[in-house]
Amino acid sequence: MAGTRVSTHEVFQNVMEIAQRRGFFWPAARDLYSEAPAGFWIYGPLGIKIKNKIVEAWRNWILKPEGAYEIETPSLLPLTIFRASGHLEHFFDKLVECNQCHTRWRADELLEDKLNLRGLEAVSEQELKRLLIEHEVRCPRCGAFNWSDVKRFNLMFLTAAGAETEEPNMGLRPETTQGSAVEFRRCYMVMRGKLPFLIAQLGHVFRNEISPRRGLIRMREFQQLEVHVFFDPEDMSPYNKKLEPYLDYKLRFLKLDDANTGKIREIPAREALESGYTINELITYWLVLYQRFFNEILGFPLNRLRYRELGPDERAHYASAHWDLEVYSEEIGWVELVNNAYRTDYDLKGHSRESGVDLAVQTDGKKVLPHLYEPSIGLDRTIFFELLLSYRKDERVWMQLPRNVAPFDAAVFPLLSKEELINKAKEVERILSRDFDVFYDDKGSIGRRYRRMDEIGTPACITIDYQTLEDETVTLRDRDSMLQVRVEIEKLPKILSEFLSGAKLEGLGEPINQ
RNA sequence: GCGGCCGUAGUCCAGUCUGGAUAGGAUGGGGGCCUCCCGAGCCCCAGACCCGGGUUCAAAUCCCGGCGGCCGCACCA
Repeated sequence: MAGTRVSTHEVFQNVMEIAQRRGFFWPAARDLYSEAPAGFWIYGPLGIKIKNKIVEAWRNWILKPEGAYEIETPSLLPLTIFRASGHLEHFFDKLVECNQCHTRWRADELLEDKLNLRGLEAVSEQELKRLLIEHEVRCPRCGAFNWSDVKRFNLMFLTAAGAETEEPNMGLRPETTQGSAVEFRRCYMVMRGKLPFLIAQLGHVFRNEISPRRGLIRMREFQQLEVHVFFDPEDMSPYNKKLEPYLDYKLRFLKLDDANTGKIREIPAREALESGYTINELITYWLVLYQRFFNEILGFPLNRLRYRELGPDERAHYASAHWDLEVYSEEIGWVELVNNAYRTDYDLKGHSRESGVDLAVQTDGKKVLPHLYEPSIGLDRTIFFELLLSYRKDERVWMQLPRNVAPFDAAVFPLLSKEELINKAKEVERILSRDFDVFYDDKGSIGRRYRRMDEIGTPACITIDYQTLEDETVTLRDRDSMLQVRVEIEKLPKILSEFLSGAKLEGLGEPINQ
């Protein structure tokens, strides 16, 4: 995504406007029902295409080469699973706010610290408030003794399975991980697995956000591309070899020590590993893999990417080490795209404890409770940033999307809406649509049709003119330069395929003077 | 969730303060004419006052509530 880039505060809004007007995505159900709550979005015809292309890239560049098995688990799971995973404890906070400095605290934790006891999760809100006052607990930050009422925050969606069930017994998953953890044992068995063993999931997840905002950045239902790497922490041998070619590859880190300055350090994988910062070969390898995937395959510029190290306070309850792969835009700053968490044996241990089933597996003649490393891509944010970073505005409005993720590969136009040109154009469209996503249009002027394709990032436009009828050649137009070459229809599928793989237009045919 | 500002065709905007007759424009959309390569021109058509309640002879306009949007704070596993 090199090239000129407009950088104004309007870009975010313009992209949202194009997304809704042209059919990438828009707020779900709002057209008919204005009361539809925020945080739910629908992907339209163009949005689905770009989404599917990103997912395909993930399958082709991550899952297949790494040998990950993709599975699909339910969105709705019994609450016991979330007791084992720690989500019940962490998603139902009872918060109290200091009326003086407006800092919020978990009421049960304040009391547990003060009174040095445990197990206050089940105590009612009113009782917690009463205890705070009775024991004169003060605000740890400002020392004030002026509390708001204790409020309960439910960050998980609950429901009751069973027609006559009244108490919630199921919850919508806030991550796909628990499905993989719960099904790990059988997957391992049916695939005759060895460690490391990789499971992948593409799935919807649900979080009852307090304040969903900024389009696809904060949603209540969203989609994750998760890889769950189960491994033996004692045995890094498979990853020694895999990492070797990338030992000099520079990872971009914002370390905890640099949080205040924002200084990004480019650290070769070798150094990150040997200093102990990235813990082991496996994690180091995956950090390299995902930085390369976002840069080289999805087209995010390196200088807009960084791994931000999360401190102990920020980390999820299950993680012992945690980097967010973040992307930068002038409009909204750094935003997390991929959550890279080293979950240790936290999840399998939790499920072993809760279910009573031993989840340790045999590998190389010994019994191991595997550790879990999990890179989890926020798919919706990734789609949104593809558009945001591709947006260009000069004499035209256009999207410099990577050619491999644009919704349409090519458009086919008759130069004029004359029957003989239309017939020929439809013939070319038929030929190409076997292998490509093709858009056909014959309405309005040719210039207007080019501009419409520019706006949704279609990399190539193919035009049938009167010369086509004489010599079976068409013009091929490059979205980025607006230059054209003339190519034979017979060779078009091959040439278009090369073009979409990144070939320069100039080498593909006879240039046209303009 | 709190505070400030805001909500009119698909999109952008006028009208709201100061209530009044058929809610106006641009752009976009559909159809047609014209046109040999970059949002050209002409004709025709469709399309809106966020939802609910109140005040009033009369509400897009004033009041209340809800929902949503932007900004800030908080939250963000």
